[in-house]
Amino acid sequence: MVVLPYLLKIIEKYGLFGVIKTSTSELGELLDLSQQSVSRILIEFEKQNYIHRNSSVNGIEIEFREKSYKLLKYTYNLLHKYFSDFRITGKITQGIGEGKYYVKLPGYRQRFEEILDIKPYPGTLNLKVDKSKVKAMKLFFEPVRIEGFKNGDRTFGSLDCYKCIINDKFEGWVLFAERTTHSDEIIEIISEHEIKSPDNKVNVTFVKNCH
Amino acid sequence: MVVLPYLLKIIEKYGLFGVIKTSTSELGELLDLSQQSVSRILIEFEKQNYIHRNSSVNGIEIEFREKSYKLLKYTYNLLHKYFSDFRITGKITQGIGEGKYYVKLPGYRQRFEEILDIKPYPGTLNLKVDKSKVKAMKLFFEPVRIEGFKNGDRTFGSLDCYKCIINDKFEGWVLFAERTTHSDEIIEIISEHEIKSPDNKVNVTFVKNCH
DNA sequence: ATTACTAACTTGCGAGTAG
DNA sequence: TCTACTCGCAAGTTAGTAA
Repeated sequence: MVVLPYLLKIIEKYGLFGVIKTSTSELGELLDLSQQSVSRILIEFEKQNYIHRNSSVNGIEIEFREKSYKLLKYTYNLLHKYFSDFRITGKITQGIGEGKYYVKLPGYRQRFEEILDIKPYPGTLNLKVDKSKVKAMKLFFEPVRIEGFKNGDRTFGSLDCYKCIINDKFEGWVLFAERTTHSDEIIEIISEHEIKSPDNKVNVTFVKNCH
Repeated sequence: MVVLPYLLKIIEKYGLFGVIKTSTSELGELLDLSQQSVSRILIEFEKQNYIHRNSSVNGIEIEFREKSYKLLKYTYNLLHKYFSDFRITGKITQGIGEGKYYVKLPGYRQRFEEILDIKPYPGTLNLKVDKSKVKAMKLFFEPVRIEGFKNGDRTFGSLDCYKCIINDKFEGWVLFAERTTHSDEIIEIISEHEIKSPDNKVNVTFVKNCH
């Protein structure tokens, strides 16, 4: 029997703690089920010790029990592993050096200092990383956006910047140019420090999960 | 159609990123489904853009897509609200003063200093709180246990200690005696500082989620 | 209003099996 | 071996309705 998706929807609306006073028809709308089905599944949830249940002609009262908490905690821990300390490991690569060029441009430098609060080392760190991890990281974290700008008749593209910790030591930002010539496999990092690694392996941890 | 529980089970075994090479019968064992049903639900998951799927006579390859990441992130954020910054708000109550007595006993004081690394203010803070929240908190956090001891012919019971932050300011520990005379509604807190609050309301935040 | 029963209906499951 | 089809059956869902 399916439990977790129903618990989550109920928690989203009513919270996790204390007694929930509602009705089976109200829950039916929430869970996309008929009044009758809600009645049935709540009886089943009670039988299996997921909830306390108190029904009367005036409505229904439910309260989550230990078994629900455990299921949710288990789920949370499972996801926590992937969603909290998001770490990508990669190998230093030369890239095409385009970042080095950008990071020296006064227009970008100024914005890095103002928006990211960083005086970057004049060069970028290019890492070859797992494509799918980068894709997922972008979904999990909210970038700080540096809008594109004009300088005379040259235009400079926007950058999406993701704050990170490099090798558990230095703060930095992973930059994604709007129009990049990189494949998704290579990420570009700026930091106030020059990053060196004897085996060319570097790990990047994304710290804050903004939703 | 049910998606989340299946995704979670797959992630638990195979991880969240990259291509998963497996077979429908192997997944069947994991998901408690027949080989035929796995084949069916994977086709359905692909139709609904949860996964990429690549099947051949040698087995099946799947990879999670953005829709799966979003569902999981959504679920994580929902749970994160309750499971990370676990906060209980309560009202100061006099209690029966039993904590004040214990905290002055040399045997306990010594253990508080050694095990909890705290020189507690000679008195406890008693808070009347939501019973169900306390119950949930105990499930989510791992206590530091102070084992019971003997002193002459008197025996002193064990304590379960949960580290916390009081009013976003002071570190402290919530203590649960093995044999307490408190109802579950009153929690007992020790701290190096005397906690005062003009309206008698105090919040307690539990910081680390140890699984 | 409610809850929750029974009965009809619909969806989902898996055994058999083809490719 | 493998995937994935068909089809019979089981489980889950809802309409009708009693209390």
